[in-house]
Amino acid sequence: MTEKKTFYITTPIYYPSDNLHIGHAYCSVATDTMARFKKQQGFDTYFLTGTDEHGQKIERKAKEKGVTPQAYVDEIVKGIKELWKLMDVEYDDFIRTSDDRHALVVQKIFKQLYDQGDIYKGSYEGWYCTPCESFFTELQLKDGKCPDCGRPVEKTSEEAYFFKLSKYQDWLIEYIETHPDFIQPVSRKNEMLNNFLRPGLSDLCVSRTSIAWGVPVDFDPKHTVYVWLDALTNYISALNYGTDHDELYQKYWPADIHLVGKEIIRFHTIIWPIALHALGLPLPKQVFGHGWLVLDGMKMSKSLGNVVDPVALAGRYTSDAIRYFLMREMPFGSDGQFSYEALLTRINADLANDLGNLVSRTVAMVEKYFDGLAPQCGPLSELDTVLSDLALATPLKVRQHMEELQFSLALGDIWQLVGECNRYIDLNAPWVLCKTEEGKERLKNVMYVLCECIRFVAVLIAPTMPRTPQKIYEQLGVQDQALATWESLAVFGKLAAGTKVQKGEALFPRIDIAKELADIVPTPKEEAPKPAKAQLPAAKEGAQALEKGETEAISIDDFAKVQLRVARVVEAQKVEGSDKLLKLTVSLGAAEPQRTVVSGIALHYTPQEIQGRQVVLVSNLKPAKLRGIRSEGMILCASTAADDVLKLVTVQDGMEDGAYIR
RNA sequence: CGCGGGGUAGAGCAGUUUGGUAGCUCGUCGGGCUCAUAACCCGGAGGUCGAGGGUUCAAGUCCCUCCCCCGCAACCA
Repeated sequence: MTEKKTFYITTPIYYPSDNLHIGHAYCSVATDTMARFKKQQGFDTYFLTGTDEHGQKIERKAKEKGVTPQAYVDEIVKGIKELWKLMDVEYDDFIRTSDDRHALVVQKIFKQLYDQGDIYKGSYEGWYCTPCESFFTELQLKDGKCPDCGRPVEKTSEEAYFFKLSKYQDWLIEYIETHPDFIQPVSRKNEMLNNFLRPGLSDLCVSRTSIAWGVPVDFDPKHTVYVWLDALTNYISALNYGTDHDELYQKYWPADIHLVGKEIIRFHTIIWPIALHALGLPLPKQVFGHGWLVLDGMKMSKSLGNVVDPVALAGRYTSDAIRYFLMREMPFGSDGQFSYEALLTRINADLANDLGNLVSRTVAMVEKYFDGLAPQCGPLSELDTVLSDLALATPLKVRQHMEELQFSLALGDIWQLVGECNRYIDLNAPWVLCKTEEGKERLKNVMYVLCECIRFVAVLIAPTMPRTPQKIYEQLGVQDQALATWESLAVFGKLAAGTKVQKGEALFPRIDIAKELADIVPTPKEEAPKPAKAQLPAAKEGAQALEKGETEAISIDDFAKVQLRVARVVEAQKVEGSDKLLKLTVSLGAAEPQRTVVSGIALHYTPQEIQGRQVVLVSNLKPAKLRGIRSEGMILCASTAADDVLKLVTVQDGMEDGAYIR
């Protein structure tokens, strides 16, 4: 007998800075469903999940709570494991980046890349916030200030190791182009190629000296391995890669699928393949980026206070129902709306009305007409054959869709069968058949065909809904586990006649949606934490929402720091490649050199309109580069919150150029 | 001219590759049935397929132009 084919699938390792929300559950449920499906197909599967525990944010959170980072994450991880248990997410291994087994592998890889020259020592330029003891990149800054505390930052540099991504970019482009299945869905492939790879990769900073909570670089211990090289390695460190007991690695690598959220597909399709390639290791066969569950059109996030807690949901509606909803409601790969109404409607319509009621009415009829014993089936009539053929065709359709990770379509296939069963009951009208002897003969087939179809359904839903099939088998009287296998769906009619069928609890009780909604919904938003403001995406309209009253009063000294002067625009032109920017040359009087100021007013003023006018200039603003142009100051404008109207601030009746404004 | 996704019945979506009577789920209205979890089955109403132009015997589907939404990027000094 040949060895079973292997199937290795992973979730991302989640960041345990807080408890997880339904979006994380979505990803894990999808992975679990896929793993269960493959297991059902006879694969030797390995399902890895875990947590990415290092980094500054956790270090700081722990400090706030007065515990060690390890103690802090231990607590969160405990909750995560409970969540997976609750959601019936059955992983084979749970890797934590704080595990020793992980650190060893990271260090080994780091060393190897360093030795072969793919990692080199350089310096990392960034902005340092002393109170927070944190480095930030230019991009992370909020209005040039620390994104966490809002205080000023200083430009500093620290020694750091870099990974030569650039060296491998051409190879990667070629690889991606010749392996169309590598990045899924395909739309993401173009995004990666156009946005990141073709413009050119810059080398990646892979160590920090300012973070202690992480894996130390063993040959240079003041450095800590930074984020991605640490995190991504989990996929092989969990398999004991590079150790003397790497059987799992030998057996399961390369992974068949890395299932990740669309926000991190970039790291999985650029950094990770390059790292593996540099190490001479095979690449994962596929990286699949799923979409997000969005709530009211916004990404679910803790800072927005709109998270949905999966623990509460599963507790209230059962994990099978939640899993079904997650897998059914949105096409995998695109974003989907989450709403309680949609959830409850799905549960009622598909689970209670269609499936639950089908089982209930079928079982009730077998009890009523045949004393609860599954009848013997005679030769199939045309109506019977239509349904049994559909039942036999369904597994094939389901498999096709599952292999494309189209969970929603696969469930649609199964529910088509459910729907046809309900229709079949109506067409045959058992309550009429039962009245005549001839009809009773016919009725045997009808009830048998229904029971067998329900068995098909039970087997097919098992990967998505692990608990429900057993309940169905109990009602159908199916005891033989051989009837619960995928292979048992190859032939219609395996269900034995004469088994004891008995009614049980309703599979999915109907929910009073109106009442339920009134009960549940008006909870959210109570504690949108203050610092959240800093992370609000400053949506266009959001600008208005920025609490007016919250502007802090400043002292006269603060104000005095701002130097305002009258300036004349001597020249203005559009900045190429930007729709908002004008490049202005302004004069502060003949005694001083002219200055260049880049201003975001192009949507409101043409160069002609503004040329020659006097404006108010913040003259002691630290110069900055915009679109590569050095801007030495800022001109003042009045604008509406939405920025749809914008007017220059100017000086009444004119004034000498360069005059100070106080 | 930044990259990408999207705009199809009240809501959520499929259909666009390979042009040929516009489809699914929920909701809604009417009917049927009574085995069942007030469920199930049948039927109806409801769409200028974002706008305009073009190609074609025929366009949701192909071509051109434009508008709007959502991500990412950039940027708002």
